[in-house]
Amino acid sequence: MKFEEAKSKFIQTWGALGSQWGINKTMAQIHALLMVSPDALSMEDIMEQLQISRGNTSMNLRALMDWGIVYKEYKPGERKEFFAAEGNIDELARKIARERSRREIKPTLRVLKDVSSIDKSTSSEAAHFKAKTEELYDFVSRADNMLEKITEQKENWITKTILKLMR
Amino acid sequence: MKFEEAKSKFIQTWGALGSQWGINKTMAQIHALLMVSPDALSMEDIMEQLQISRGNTSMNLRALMDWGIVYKEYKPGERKEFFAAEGNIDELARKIARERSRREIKPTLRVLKDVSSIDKSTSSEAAHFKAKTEELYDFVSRADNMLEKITEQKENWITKTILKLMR
DNA sequence: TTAAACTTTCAAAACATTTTGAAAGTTAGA
DNA sequence: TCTAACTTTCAAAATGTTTTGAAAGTTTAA
Repeated sequence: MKFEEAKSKFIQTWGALGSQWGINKTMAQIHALLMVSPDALSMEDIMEQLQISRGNTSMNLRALMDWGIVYKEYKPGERKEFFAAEGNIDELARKIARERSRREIKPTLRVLKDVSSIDKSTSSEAAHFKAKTEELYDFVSRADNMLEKITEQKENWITKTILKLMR
Repeated sequence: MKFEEAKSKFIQTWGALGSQWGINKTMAQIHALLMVSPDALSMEDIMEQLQISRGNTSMNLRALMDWGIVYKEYKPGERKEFFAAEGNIDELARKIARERSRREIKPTLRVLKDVSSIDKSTSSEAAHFKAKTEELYDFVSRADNMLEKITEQKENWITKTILKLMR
């Protein structure tokens, strides 16, 4: 495979993967492009390489920066802003894990705690509901803890975790 | 909070969570409903409780069965089919993890291996691309391994894993 | 068989999300 | 200050996804 073909295939795949995970395609594609670019790119560069509009580029770059996985860079003598992706993959994964925990898991836990607090003595259906949602709360909160544990070590957490799990 | 209110809130929340994870709202809601129902429900029951059409119900039940997290049940003397969710939460999580690995991670790995096989000597841009995608391959394949390791133990894997991680 | 009870399918409609591009906003330097 | 270079915003258009419901399909039991 040639470089250009490989690059385009990678960007397409990353974009498709994004969609399956509730991240919009363009956002994932911009991220993919920045990841494999040795140097920071300008908005113009991104628009041209992905063939997308200025507005689209601007909005998705902002979203990527909100996630903390893309940074602005300034080049001396240049008026334009340039953009680069988080270069360290461990760090990238940690940031994504943290954001998803904050945005999705934590709010879900709050709701689970809330709904599982009903009085179980009103009906057997209510008792079952209470038991199930408590079980779910327990599970999700353990999983969230685990995620925190795994990602809190800064370097090479995947390797370290696997070593622990192999014992 | 009253039982009915809690139940509805739980179903709504589970549905919203689904959307963020690339699962459609109705599918997640049906799953939520079945999870908290002490008995298996008929299509009619589901349609009525969630106020959705027959077609929608049918398609999403099938999708849930494809994931292996909802089962058909037959009641003696009843012509109708009844549906129940996987009752064990550990088992539920394991099935979801397995399916996501099979549907998303494995295909991504194939692409990463593929695109990272380009010749790095054609340009420094190509060399950078190759290095990055190899790094990504390595990371994703380790993460997938880890997921497998974690979930292959049948009972209480979250608890066991946390114990290991605390050492 | 046949017919009633039930489930699935799928084209069209409804709904939701993404994308565009032009106008408004911002900033840096002359 | 002013203006040119650049970025952001947002309403409308394009696109994508989900939902509906009626028709087709299937199954069971008499």
